Amino acid sequence: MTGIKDVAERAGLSVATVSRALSGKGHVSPTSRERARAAAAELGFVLSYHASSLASGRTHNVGLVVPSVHRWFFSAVIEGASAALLEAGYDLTLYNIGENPEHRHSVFSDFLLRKRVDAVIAVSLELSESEIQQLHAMHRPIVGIGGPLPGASTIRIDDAAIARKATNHLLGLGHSKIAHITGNEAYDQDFQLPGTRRSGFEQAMNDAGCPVRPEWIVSADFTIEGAYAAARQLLASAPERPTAVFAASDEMAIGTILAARDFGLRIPEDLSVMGIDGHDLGNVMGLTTIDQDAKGQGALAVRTLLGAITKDVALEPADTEHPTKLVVRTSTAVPKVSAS
Amino acid sequence: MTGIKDVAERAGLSVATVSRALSGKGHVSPTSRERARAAAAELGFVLSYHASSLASGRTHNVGLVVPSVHRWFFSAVIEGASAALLEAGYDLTLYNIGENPEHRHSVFSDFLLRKRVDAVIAVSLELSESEIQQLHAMHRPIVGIGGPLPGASTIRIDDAAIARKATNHLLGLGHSKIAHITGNEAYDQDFQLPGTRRSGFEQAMNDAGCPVRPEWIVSADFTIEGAYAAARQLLASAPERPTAVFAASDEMAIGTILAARDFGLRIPEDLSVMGIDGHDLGNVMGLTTIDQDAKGQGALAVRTLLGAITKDVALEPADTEHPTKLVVRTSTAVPKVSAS
DNA sequence: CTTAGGACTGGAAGCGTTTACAATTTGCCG
DNA sequence: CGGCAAATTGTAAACGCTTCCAGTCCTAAG
Repeated sequence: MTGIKDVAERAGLSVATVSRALSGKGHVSPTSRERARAAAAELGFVLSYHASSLASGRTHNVGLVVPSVHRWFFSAVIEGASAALLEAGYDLTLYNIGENPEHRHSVFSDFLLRKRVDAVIAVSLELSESEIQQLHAMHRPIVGIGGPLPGASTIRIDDAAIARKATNHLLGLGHSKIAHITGNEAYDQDFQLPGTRRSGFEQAMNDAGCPVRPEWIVSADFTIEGAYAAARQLLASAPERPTAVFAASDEMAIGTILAARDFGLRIPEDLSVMGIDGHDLGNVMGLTTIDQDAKGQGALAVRTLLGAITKDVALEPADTEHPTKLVVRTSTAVPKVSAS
Repeated sequence: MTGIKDVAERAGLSVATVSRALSGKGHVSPTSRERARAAAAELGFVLSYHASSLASGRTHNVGLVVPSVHRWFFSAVIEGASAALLEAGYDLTLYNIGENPEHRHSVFSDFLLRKRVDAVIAVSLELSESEIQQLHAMHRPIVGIGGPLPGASTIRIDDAAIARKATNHLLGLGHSKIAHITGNEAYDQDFQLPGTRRSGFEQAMNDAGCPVRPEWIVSADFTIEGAYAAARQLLASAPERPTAVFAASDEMAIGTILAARDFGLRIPEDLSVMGIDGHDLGNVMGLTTIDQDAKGQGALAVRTLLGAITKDVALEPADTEHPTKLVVRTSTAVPKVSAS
């Protein structure tokens, strides 16, 4: 294995100079820099970040903790973060919590403590006190995406406002009989997110003087499958059917559309459906939604973190609100029968 | 930061003994082992794998290279691998190639060379000669999932046989007018996979004496959206409509179902559809498919790799065929009109 | 009662970088 | 032309572990 020593020898420089040349830190004459680079290239040499990290403390590696890798939002964040990190020459260590509590525990009590990462991005995790402590015990910058994370910077969307906006879109079309598909307590590793969106919905309904019917609020696990089942129940059992459904996520909206089709309901003639996210399938399904640019959130988290790392300043806990955009497609329309 | 030294001091042992105790290698008396463990626990000490790796060469980290993080198959592999690695105390570094050629290049020419990983899993990548060389230049065990990878071990399914099996399922139901949605050359970072599945399809058709109509073979990019568009075209333009569609992946099958619905076609009465994968949405969509246990493939790759790593033996290039299973749901049925 | 052979342990030499620190050179000012 | 600061370079000491080597002790065979 060629090391920096070989490069130094070949370039006729000291190891120290080569190190400086390659890392771009400190003063190096252009000549030396070029010679070092050339020698490295000829030898196919690449710095070992393991060794670098021992000596410098910088690992060139960011940890990304996600509850799952299947749900659209998480994949999108991973994609955004991954690209931004690649760009910056940083590695991405993925900690997929999953549903196994032991795995979850070991991530926080072992994996993250190994001084292996320069920073951590935690996505949509409802963390316990001790988990938060363990995070902070790393003494590394942390960014939370998708909800509050005590003591850390966060990137988030204004869930309440968005839910209101979505609900108002439906109300504006003339709907008053609106159902809501919210998150599922049991399954939820998420923040208060489902609750917040739900209150936004209720508030908008109240503001419009529309009654919120408890039987029209059903919960699911944020997956297409889960919402499909929930929506079937909603559409089957209700003595009266809503004319519109606002789902707390696009995946749940899609599940709802699938369920509606099973009942022979046409979208949007018989039922308007909308979600929140900006899911890739939105186009195909003609789904009206509020796009939250998850990829962008991942990239922004990386930029924030990298900024703090390279400047070597502690990251000031700050809340950044990410912009969202109402995207109207064909799944929402004026209700056919406007009777109440 | 507490180091192994502090633990040694606290346990009244030498650094060497603590190291042996914590890593489980070499001879340590039960008493010492216990004392070391206790001291480490009290101090909340966790070994730094960076340092370990410098000294021992083992990084406790596996690289996973994927073309994308959105397609179902890749997420599933990531999930399987991630869980297996977590279990074993290994970190997972994710290299998401994406569609940016520069990113792709830097993954192979920089990232993987940093002596950062003990092993690599490459998923469904059609690698160039030089990329393969760079992989091997790492001198680390490699497992390829989803297709051949010269010089490395692979885990794969028998694509040709599966395609035949799928086609035969449709033929067996009485279909003869079968269309096929295959992969898209341009978009394809995959192995010959689409081609292989397509030949399997054609072979089964030929064996059954059914003509393969070129206009009934359309290609898409393996996504729901892509297949949706392709299927719309297929179903709209053909002078005569097929009675069944065999898609090369579940996502493409789902796209086909969505397109069919747009045309008012009932599944399976008017059109039978099947795919390959075992996608989570299979249930909701009632999709007949051939389940290929992607998660299991990810986990198996990890086990294979970890076996080689811990035994410190070179990984013998071997092809492991992963089992698959025909899952019949409601998207396939006897054709309504059995005329030819 | 010897003695060979394990089991256990600690000392110390790295592993491949970074980074003070110190030394040398260079550039620019008055 | 003297002098000071900045630029450039090299030497060597870490960084936090693992592991080779030797030494000590204990056990069981001869």
